[in-house]
Amino acid sequence: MPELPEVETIVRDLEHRLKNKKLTGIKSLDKKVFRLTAAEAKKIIGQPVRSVERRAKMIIINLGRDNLLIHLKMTGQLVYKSKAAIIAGGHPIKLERQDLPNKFTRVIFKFSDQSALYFNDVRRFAWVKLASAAELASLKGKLGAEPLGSDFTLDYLKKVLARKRKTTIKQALIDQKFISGIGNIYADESLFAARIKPMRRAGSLEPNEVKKLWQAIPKILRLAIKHRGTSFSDYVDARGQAGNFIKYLKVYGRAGQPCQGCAGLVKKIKLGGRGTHWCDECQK
DNA sequence: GTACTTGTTGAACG
DNA sequence: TCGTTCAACAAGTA
Repeated sequence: MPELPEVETIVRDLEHRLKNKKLTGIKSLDKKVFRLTAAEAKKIIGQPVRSVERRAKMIIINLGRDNLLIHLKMTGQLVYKSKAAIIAGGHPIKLERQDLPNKFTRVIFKFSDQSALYFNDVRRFAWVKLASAAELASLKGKLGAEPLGSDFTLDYLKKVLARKRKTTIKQALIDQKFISGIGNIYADESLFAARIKPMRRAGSLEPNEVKKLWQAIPKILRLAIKHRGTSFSDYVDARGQAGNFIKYLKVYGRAGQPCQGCAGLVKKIKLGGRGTHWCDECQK
């Protein structure tokens, strides 16, 4: 499930490889996923990639006047293939499905150097849209602070928690309108790192706990980015890199297993319809 | 066959 | 109006 660190990893890889390459063709295989009209698709052919950026969990391919917006949702996956390398990010790929395109390929972008970007999605939740600079700005404005950005201050987090004081701290963290990019995995991991139980009310946190949480979030995200995210693929790039943060997860997906910080077991409940993991001993 | 998984949207509720 | 909860979407995996 791509969250901020996974999307950041993909963006960094793609920025490096797509920059200044001209988009020479688009093949849409699924109208639900590829949400551009024929005219829009035609309009962007021939435009060079200026940059690849991230906002929240969204990938933005800047083509100058227009921007391709890509959201991977839960099972989206981008695979870039050139003569020199094949790299992928997002949902993990089963080895037997490494043929491209495959039955889950929804869109294919082709570039001037014969390389191609395959957009795959098993469940078809993901999408590709086109946005002008103005539309993109408006979209960005609706999202909360970037947890790795300079606007994510201790004061900002305090204000968020004050506004959402009756909600559980876990649900407050994954609300994209307040903090953007944190999903289920990193919410659980950040709360473990800050030693706070996920079902606590946001308003019940002591000042020192808010501070610990504020420090834990970027720390966990940066560590995850360093290890190229949690749900990375079986593919490797030309340098043989295929890191995964899964080895470093303390609570997510470890229900019933021993806690790594004490003798207790990791517990799991549903909070807001989402699986929530924590250690009852380590977290207060 | 059934339960389970999740990011985002939008409807419903109080 | 506002905050909050919940169903829906989708389909592979256990």
